[in-house]
Amino acid sequence: MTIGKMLDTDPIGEAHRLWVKHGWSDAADGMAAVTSLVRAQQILMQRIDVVLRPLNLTFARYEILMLLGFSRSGALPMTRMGSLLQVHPTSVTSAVDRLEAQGFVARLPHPTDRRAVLASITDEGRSQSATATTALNAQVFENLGITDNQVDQLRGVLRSLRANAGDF
Amino acid sequence: MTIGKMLDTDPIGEAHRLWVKHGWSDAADGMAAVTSLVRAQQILMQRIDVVLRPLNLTFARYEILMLLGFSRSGALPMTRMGSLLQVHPTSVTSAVDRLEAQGFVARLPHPTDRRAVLASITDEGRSQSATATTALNAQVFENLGITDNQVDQLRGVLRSLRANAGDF
DNA sequence: CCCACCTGCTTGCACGCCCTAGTATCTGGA
DNA sequence: TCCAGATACTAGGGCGTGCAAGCAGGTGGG
Repeated sequence: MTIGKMLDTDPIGEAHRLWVKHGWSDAADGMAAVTSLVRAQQILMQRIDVVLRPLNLTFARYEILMLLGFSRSGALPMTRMGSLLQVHPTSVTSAVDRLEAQGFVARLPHPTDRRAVLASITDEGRSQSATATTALNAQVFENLGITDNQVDQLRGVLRSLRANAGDF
Repeated sequence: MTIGKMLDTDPIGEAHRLWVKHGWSDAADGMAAVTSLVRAQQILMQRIDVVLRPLNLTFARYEILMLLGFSRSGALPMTRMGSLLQVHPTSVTSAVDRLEAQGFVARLPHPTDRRAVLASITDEGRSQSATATTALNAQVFENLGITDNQVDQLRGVLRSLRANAGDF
């Protein structure tokens, strides 16, 4: 970080100031919170991508591998993964397409429902996701750049937000 | 929210439990915080998209219109917008392409640097962004589904995170 | 003056997300 | 039994993001 950058004002603080100036005081705090959240997500996702890129994974595909790895049989119906990960069914299809092409996942027919498809993690998939987890834990999750206390605050607030949005 | 959903356990809490169980306790809190943040961003962005879709805008394009509207002359070089909004130059190009096609923005030659291009907001762009702001303030920013105190906590924590990431 | 280098922007490609169909399959009530 | 409606997945397209490459235009040291 350069000295110039250090002295720069926070762009989000600036936006907040403009919101108040235009008479939108009731919305200014919320606007700043949302904008901060969007930006923080970008920053963290960028860090995650840097770690995962050498492993030929994205966060979406990593999540799928972990979900399958944690499941009892190592296989789940596509729809079930979509609802657990809160992503659109078509996103699951495309992610599994790529994971399958990489050899990390295999598509299996559902034993009783011929409409359904099971995604099943392969040994290579397990190995790759283990490597990814070790790297992510060490390089991202163990140090987010805020204090432990702040991490707890963040989790608490976001848990409320998710709960009030009907997420669980 | 259904009763069934209310009784469901938090998937992120479940992931946290699994992280600890696998001996990754040092990373569990950070993992939960990051995952919560990603999910919260999805929820809020979804709300924003619902408001902006009838106006034929996305959040990225809305941000550009607001930035231009707040600037003195209503026009800024593409590169400057990219650095202010923290997005890739390519993203600015494609967003401005669409805004131009919609008539909300016009491309003008830079007065002194023939390499540079100015994006300039049109009257229609100003009108549309004003409508969008009113709607977003009322339907999203004024009530995020958490307490005012929690909004403040969120802003504070994320400000630290951004600052420590060298964002400003 | 000139040429190597830097900048500003655009294009092509890959990937992710979501939406809208469309197909195949299951299920429950008449 | 049979069919209307629900469900599972896939195909195609729009939009956003980022990387790499290319082109036009500025800029500074020799």
